[in-house]
Amino acid sequence: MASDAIQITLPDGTVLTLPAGSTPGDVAASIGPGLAKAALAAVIDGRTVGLGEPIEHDTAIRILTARDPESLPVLRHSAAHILATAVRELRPGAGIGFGPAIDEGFYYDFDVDAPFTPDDLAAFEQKMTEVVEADQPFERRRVDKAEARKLFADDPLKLERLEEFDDAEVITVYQNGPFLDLCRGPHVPSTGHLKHFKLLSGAGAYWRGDEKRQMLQRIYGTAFHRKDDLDTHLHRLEEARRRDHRRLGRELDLFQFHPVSPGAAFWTPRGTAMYNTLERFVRERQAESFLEVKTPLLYTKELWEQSGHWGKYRENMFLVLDAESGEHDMSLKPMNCPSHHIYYASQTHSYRELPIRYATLDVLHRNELSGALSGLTRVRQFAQDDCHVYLREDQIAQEVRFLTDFILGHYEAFGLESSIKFATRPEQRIGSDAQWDHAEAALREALEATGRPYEVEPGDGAFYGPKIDFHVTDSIGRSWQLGTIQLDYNAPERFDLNYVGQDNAPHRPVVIHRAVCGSFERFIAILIEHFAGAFPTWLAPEQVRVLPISEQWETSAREAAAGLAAAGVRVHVEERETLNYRIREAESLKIPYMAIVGEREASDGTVAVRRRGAGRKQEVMSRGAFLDVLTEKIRTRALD
RNA sequence: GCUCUGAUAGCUCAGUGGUAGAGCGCGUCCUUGGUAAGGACGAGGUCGCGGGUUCAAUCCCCGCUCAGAGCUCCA
Repeated sequence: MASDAIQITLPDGTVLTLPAGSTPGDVAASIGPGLAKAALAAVIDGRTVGLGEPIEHDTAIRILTARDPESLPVLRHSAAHILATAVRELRPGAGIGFGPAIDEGFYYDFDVDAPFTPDDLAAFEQKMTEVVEADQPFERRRVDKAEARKLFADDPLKLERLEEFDDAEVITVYQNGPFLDLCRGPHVPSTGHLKHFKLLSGAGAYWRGDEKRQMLQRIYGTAFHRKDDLDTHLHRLEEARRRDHRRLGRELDLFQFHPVSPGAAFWTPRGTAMYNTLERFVRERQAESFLEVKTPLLYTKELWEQSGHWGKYRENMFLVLDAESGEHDMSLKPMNCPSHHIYYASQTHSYRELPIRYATLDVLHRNELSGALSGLTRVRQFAQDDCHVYLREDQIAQEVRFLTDFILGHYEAFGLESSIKFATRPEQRIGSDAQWDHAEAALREALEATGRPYEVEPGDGAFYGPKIDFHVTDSIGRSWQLGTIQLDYNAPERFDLNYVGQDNAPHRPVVIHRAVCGSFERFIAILIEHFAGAFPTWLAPEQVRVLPISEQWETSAREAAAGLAAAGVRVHVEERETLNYRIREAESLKIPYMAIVGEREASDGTVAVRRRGAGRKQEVMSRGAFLDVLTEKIRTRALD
């Protein structure tokens, strides 16, 4: 039992003495009426708590107001309850699932007979406004399991969750107005605190995230303390739509899809030019330390049985009917690993050769679920910048450092910001626990040695080993997984890989799987969105568009273009329509440079250079000087 | 794969139980332009595919395919 008085330490070091069982609300009130009014929640022992939760022991406390970022999830969680309150008013039979705060807002899952329509969402939003105006207090109560069972007798989803609690565990419920929810909290003091919110979309979602369970109807929304923040967020969503690579891919004529091959891109001439440029860049960076090889696309099932994919991964593989056997006993490769292992094993390797790095840019096929496909970021046919490193145990740390620098250097070349995640053993895996212990420890140690910050993602590893994933953030803050470094002790066993050691005896190498772009398809999608289609000159599908002012100057314009093309510049002369029309078109296609040729330029061998987005500002320069500018930009891969 | 929504001209979209329309793009002609749409005329569509209801279906119903928002999965 706590003593009668407790000592509360404030962030500035002040110590308050209050009766045991006082709440953070009491603390705020004793500091001042202004804070009491502004307080939304508090942090005690590193945990966010509601203002009404009693404090039983001496502790440090920090009161949260709208200024503290930790209060935003509290507001959003309350917004989810307010949403549920509104839904229950309008659809009384709705079962309630979970309704948490998420990074961008909140959602709530409902079990209803008929899915929600956009009109329903508008009605819920209106009803939420009424709940907010009613300013219902959020009341927290502790109940025992038996009482909770009674309270949620009509809510089977809540009852299921309830049964997962230990009998002795503290169960809390929150009530606002008529709405009662099984909930750990915390919440803002009352519904009136929710001022700026919006419901965004409805969608199906499996109960407990399990595809074997029933599908609930999820409503997504977002909420902020300040109107400006909400507006900024909504504007950012609009910006994301504007930059969507699927939209820009069509507008800039880079790639397209056709129902005859779902999940596989048709690259247009412009898109192909960019794809090839990226490929050249990758090859150039790999030239020094990697050995590029090409391996078959089609393999017998024996290979996949040996690799373990036949058992764990077959539903994702495109099986091919073998005409002689009449069986589907061949498959297009979904990854390059086994073929690299086969090649490695075909020769005898000395410890002196290691590490050996085989790199392959071949096309891969994975039969993804139809619903998973999305633009270029999730496709069935793609090319990885794949590599497998064969190395000695004692080389792991050095190799991880090398690969990490190599990967991050690639992202930096495009001005992409990245973050690192360490992913550990998943539930579905091959290999013994001892192997996994060893692999995780080795990889983590190597990652630590790089000195770079990282997050841990438990259970997110590959089925054969732990991995380091590299995520990049695009210019509007979304994160995508691209690169990876995966440590594999399993494949060397399965493929009986060896090297001859200093002792003239065979030893097992370790395998590291590495990708940088992830896939060319996904990487290009990110580049499109990152640059909003305005690619740096070296990468742009068309680098210069030459515009003669009238037919008279076409010959001169073509000469100027030929000079650039001879130096490897991607250039096109556009002769149709009016000058204004062609300038508008070139700007729409986000071509980095326009070179305009009229009487003045034709007579003195110059071009009038107009930069993308620069409006009427232009610079007249000699053809040679313009070529120098371009070649320098392209050579240095300037980000413009 | 699951839930919901959609599919009409090359693109973006409107529209109707009696076999369709706009803007852009495309073609031809006129215009020969100095920095973000010059003008006129014209050609394009079994209204995603297959069934059903109906005198009649692009429209209503069912199935399928593809796409979008999510879920699950993932480079």
